[in-house]
This record gives sequence, structure tokens and C-alpha cells, in this order.
Amino acid sequence: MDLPIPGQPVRGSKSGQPIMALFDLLGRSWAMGIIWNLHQRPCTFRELQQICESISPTTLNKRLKELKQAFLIERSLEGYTLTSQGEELFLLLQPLGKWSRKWAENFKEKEDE
Amino acid sequence: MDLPIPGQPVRGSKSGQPIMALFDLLGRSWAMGIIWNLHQRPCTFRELQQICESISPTTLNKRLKELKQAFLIERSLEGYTLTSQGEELFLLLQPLGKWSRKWAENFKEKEDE
DNA sequence: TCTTATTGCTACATTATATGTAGCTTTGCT
DNA sequence: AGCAAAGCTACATATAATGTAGCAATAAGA
Repeated sequence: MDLPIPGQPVRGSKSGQPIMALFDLLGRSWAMGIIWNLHQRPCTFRELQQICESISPTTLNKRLKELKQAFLIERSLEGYTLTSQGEELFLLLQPLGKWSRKWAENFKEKEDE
Repeated sequence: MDLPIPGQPVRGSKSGQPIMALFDLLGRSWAMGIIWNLHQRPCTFRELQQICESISPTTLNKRLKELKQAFLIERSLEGYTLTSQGEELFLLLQPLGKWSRKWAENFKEKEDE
């Protein structure tokens, strides 16, 4: 399955430094987007496909399996949800939302030049 | 170059929501690892290659170009460094370091079962 | 000034990942 | 039983990353 496991070699660290394992996991397409969207509410597979706009079912399924194995999401009756650890991680990512809107201004200015 | 630009379609958002553009950018191999490492000190291209252990020069170069265009890093006399915006972003990512060490415990327990 | 070394890449073949479309099961109606 | 929706899997194609080689530019030493 090739889940990046802390303590084992991962992208960025032969000794599997936890932060590098996390970056490996989150640095896969859609991983952060899925976490971000699941925070609003639990979603079914098809709902995630819609919200994520252009994700392929193959990739979505792979990502969901990885996040499940990484203890960040789980399946409930209403669909996929964040685990408490997933929720914690979301809270750490949350500030990026505000920051990204400020960061986006850089690109607006560019157009005016 | 295919940089994910806020306001234009990106992975996860046809309207280019800033957070999705940011996730697209950071969710590319090594992007967060590079930012993480550059925080310690400025690094040359070859130094980054060493620190990142298994990055290919092709990918490193591509990622550096993207991060430069995204106003997160720049070249100085001592090599590549974080811009002030890059530094801000690093500070937001920093808490992941501590959290990832706690998260890593999940995997240790697994081995014991 | 002629090596020799180092840095910052580029080229290119191979491998790994992601996409897009189709469609097969399973579950839940009615 | 028949139909619809959900949760996938299969598979062909396209895109991204790796790994190795090596070139051009700068720097320092003999």
C-alpha cells in the first residue's frame, strides 16, 4: 500500500522522521483537500467526488485508504469522517485558510503590472 | 510552468480558492520538506539535494522554481532562503512537527500487536 | 594560464502516480 | 422483482518523479 510510516524510510528521511512521514502523506494529491472538506461534515464517497471536483475514483479510494490507515479518517454511518486525530490535524491546518487569502494578493497585483 | 495560482482553476477548485491553490502547491513532492529545511538556514542546490536525501535534481529544480514564483523562497548569496512570506508559512507549519511525533506513536503500538 | 573542483543545473530513459471512462456489486427502496 | 444510488474496481492514457549522466559557469590553486 506504501503508506508513509514514521520510523521507516519515507520521502525526505531514511530514518522516517515523523514530520517527513507526515509531509509524505499530506503531500499526495488531494490528501489535504480531503481533510479540509471532511471537516465541514461527514461525506460519502460520491459526495467527496463532487466536492473535490476533478478527483478520479481511483485516486480518491487510494487516498481514503491511506488516511484511514494513518488514523486520520474513519467510516461511520453518515460516510467518511475525521477521527479525533484527524480533527486535531485539521485544527493545525486551519490557519492556512486565512493566510492563503493574504498570500493570494500577490497574484492579483501581478495582473495589474 | 503550471503553478497553481489562486483565482484560477487548481486541483480542488475550479474557481481557484486560495486554500486549494495552496494545497495544490504544497501537495507536490518535497514542497513542504524544502520549506521545512530552508528554515534552519539558507541552502545551496547541492545542499538541498543532500538534505532531502532522495530528491532528483529535476524535481528539486522544478519545485524551487515553483516556490520562487509563489513568493515563498528566493535566491541570495548564501543560496536559497525563505522570503518573509515563506517564513510566515513555515511558522504555520511548525506545529506539525510536535504533532507528528505524537501521531507517530500510533504506529509503534501497531508493531506490538 | 592551465588544471581541478564545485555548483547549478539540463537531458533523457525508466518507473510511479493520477486521470477519465466504463461498469460491476451491494444495499435500500417500492 | 425492478430500479436507483453508493462504493467501489479495471484498465487505458497522460502526467509527474526518479536516477544517472553530464555540460556550462564560476572559483581557487599550482
